[in-house]
Amino acid sequence: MREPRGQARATYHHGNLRQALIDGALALIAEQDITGLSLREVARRAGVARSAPYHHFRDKDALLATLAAEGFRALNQRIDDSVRGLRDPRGMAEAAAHAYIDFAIENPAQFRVMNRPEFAKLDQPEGREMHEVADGAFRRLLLMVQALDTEHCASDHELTTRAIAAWSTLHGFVRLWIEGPIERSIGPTDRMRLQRGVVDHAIQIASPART
Amino acid sequence: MREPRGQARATYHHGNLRQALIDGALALIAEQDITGLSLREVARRAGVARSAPYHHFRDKDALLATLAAEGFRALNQRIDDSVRGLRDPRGMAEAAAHAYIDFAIENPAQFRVMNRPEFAKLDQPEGREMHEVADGAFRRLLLMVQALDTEHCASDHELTTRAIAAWSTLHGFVRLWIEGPIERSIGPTDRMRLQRGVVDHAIQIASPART
DNA sequence: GGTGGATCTGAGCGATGCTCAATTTCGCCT
DNA sequence: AGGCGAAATTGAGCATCGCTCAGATCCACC
Repeated sequence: MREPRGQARATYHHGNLRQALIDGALALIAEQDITGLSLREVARRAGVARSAPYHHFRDKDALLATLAAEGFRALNQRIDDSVRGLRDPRGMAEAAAHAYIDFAIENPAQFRVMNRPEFAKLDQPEGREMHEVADGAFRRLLLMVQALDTEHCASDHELTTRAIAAWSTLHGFVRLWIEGPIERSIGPTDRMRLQRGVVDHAIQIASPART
Repeated sequence: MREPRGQARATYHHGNLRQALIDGALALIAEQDITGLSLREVARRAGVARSAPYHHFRDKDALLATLAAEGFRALNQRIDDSVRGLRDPRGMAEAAAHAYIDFAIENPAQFRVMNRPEFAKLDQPEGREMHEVADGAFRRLLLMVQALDTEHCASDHELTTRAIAAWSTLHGFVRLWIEGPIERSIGPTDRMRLQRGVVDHAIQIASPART
């Protein structure tokens, strides 16, 4: 029963190590944010050698880009679910907005990764994929803003500006909340009450001006 | 002319090494963003040993917190300058909003550092200082929103909600612009035109509802 | 049962954050 | 003038990390 010449027994995953690494990385950033993420630690938790991850991800950035892409997929899914069955354009916009905010606040670390462009280099396949999925979120938003404008037929430029401004409002609220400045500025806060107010304002922006 | 027993001649700065390190760090993040920032490289550029920075900053996070604090000081200064001499509340709000956006877009790397709470631990003096200066920016904003409401006397809660929503709009626009999603979604864009539109919407939010 | 491709290991390189004792500089006191 | 002591700086060293590479191992398939 000798050790096979200096190498320990390998625990082979045969295909699903990749997913195990992704799950482990998500768990890691959830508890320690991004500073606590190292490929070595991910490998450690998966019970494999520190060089094993490199057979599944080109480098650390490729893993992070994959994490981001998965995040955008989950976000898009959640938005789609939230509007399923609704018909009123305003109700749909409201539901989607809350889905966006809720997802980000429930997964702050992953959401931060999703917003770090330096990880997703466009010349790498993981980066391109990530940006493609990410665009889906904005396309959904733009469609909803257009739906709010069935009668007015505003110009393309105006619609785009409204969509971007509304998106900015939601996105900014999420980041300010996640990173703390809001509660640091105004003290402990009833988040849902504030969130409803912000969403109302965002939809106001997206809606055609009242006559 | 012998080397003094194994130690090279030190280049003494006597107090202003600290500022030199800050300047060097700012230059570094400006060209390579945060991933390119290492205390060793900062020391290298300042022409000192790699351990020298630790006599001026407890650790890397302390340096980053200092960079953030300096950034907020510059931002507050810029906002104050932009409204100096103006009397119309709406004009002031507009000027301040553009100052906020312009500063962030002109100093994207530093602005990113300003928004990383993990660097500014509250139990460290640099962190506390940074948060104090940062609060100044929000206080300025809140004052302007109140100034827009001289007649309506809205409730405190409504004023706060409006201030946060308007802040979110500006902040979100800046981050979406800096990190690229906007131009990636809608293609090359006339930034100033879009920015004016977004600022208009933000001020709309901050203003009392039209009757 | 053997072969080949996919999978994993272990060692190693260069870089980093941070610590510590030793050294140098310079204001200040006598 | 001369020297004392605090402030400033150095160089060596430790642990960790990202990444590479040759070799060992596993498994499906022929």
